[in-house]
Amino acid sequence: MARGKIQIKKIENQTNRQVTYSKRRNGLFKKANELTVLCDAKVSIVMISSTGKLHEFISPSITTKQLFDLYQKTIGVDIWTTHYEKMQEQLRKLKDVNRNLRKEIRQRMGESLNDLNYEQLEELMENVDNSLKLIRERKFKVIGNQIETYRKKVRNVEEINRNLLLEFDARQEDPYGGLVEHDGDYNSVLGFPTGGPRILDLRLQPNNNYHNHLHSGGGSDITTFALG
Amino acid sequence: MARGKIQIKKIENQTNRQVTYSKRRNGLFKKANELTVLCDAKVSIVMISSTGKLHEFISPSITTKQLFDLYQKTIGVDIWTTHYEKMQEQLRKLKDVNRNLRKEIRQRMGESLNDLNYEQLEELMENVDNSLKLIRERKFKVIGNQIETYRKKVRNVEEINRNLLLEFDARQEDPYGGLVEHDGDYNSVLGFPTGGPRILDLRLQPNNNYHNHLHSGGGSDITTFALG
DNA sequence: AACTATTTATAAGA
DNA sequence: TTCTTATAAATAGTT
Repeated sequence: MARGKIQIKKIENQTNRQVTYSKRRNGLFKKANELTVLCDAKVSIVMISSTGKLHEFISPSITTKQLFDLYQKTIGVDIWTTHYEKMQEQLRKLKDVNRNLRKEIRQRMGESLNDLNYEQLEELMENVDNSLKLIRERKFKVIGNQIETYRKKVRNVEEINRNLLLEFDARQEDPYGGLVEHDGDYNSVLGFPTGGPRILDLRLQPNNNYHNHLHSGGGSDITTFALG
Repeated sequence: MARGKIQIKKIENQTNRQVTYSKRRNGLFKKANELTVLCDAKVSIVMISSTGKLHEFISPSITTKQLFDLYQKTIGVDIWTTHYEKMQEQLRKLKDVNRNLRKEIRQRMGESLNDLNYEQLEELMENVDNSLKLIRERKFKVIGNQIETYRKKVRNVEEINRNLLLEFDARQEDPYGGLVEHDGDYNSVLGFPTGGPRILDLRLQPNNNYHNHLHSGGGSDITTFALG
């Protein structure tokens, strides 16, 4: 600002920079002091030079800590106020949205149609009609899925029966098998031998997995029932 | 600083004050920003106007909180360092004083006299001689006090005896008195009647107070013994 | 640290 | 608040 204008950008020469820092720091503090006196204000300046040195100015009527506490409190209050106002705004918007949604539902139920003109009613009707069609389609699809599911269940049960029969056949041929006292008719699917459950568990394991696959990957929403 | 010089003292006109505050605040912040850029420094300015409004400047490379944390840490460390150094200094001084005191005691005991010249020895001798005189005086005074104390104790005991005699005389004349069975010799100071202690307590009360007075107000340091 | 030519800040007025 | 401008103050470069 004297003997030539300077660009406001970092002074690369370290010595010059430190000299300027010192001069301008004094200037700043002087101005701060004048402001304090002239305007009855409270000013705190804390600064750290590029070499890491700390300097401060503080108006005589206060301490840096006091002023900073005040600052924290004020900013804190400000933050809280802002936050509070944002929350209120959000709440208001949500309530609006909510009201509109309820209105739409009522209109789709054929209520609160008084403030709709002909075009709007036409549009609503078309809209609801489309919805009806979609629902109907969906219903058919679900029925189809249900049928398919029952078909698979039946196949599954048949598979289990087949496996059980094979198992029993194998046991009858094994001379060291546990159940040697009875030679009666074990072909019945309804009667299970005493030692059965362990085997049955093993056979049912893959079956459950099959059901899980249907749930995660498939498009069927219908409830399926595990056999175990 | 323009259109006329001003005195740096509070601007009494409220409007002028606020205008100046606003202008100079801008000036200060501008300077602070230039300092930040030119000298690669970090500057925080927090100010409160006379109307209680808060304004702040902070260098872009930092937050007010960060800078203040740094400030606190630096000042805190500084305070601790100062405190620590003060404690060390105090400790050093106390040790010095301690050494000197020990030396003086040794010299007054007639030891460590090697590094004293004639004048110092003369002074020490005179000093110790004076001390001796004072001690002797004190001794006489204490002896005197002790004699006086014993004299008072004797008087006190005599008083108690007299009172006891009066008490017994009174009881002998009282037809409703408790101790009517014995008409023997109760004049002995050494023998106390069974019902005595209560009365004795009452009589001794003023006596203790007397001793207390001696302790708090008087000049005697000798130990006195309560009679009870 | 002092000097000084210049730039910058700003007091008062509009 | 903002603009203007005469003037005070700050300061960049130099010694």
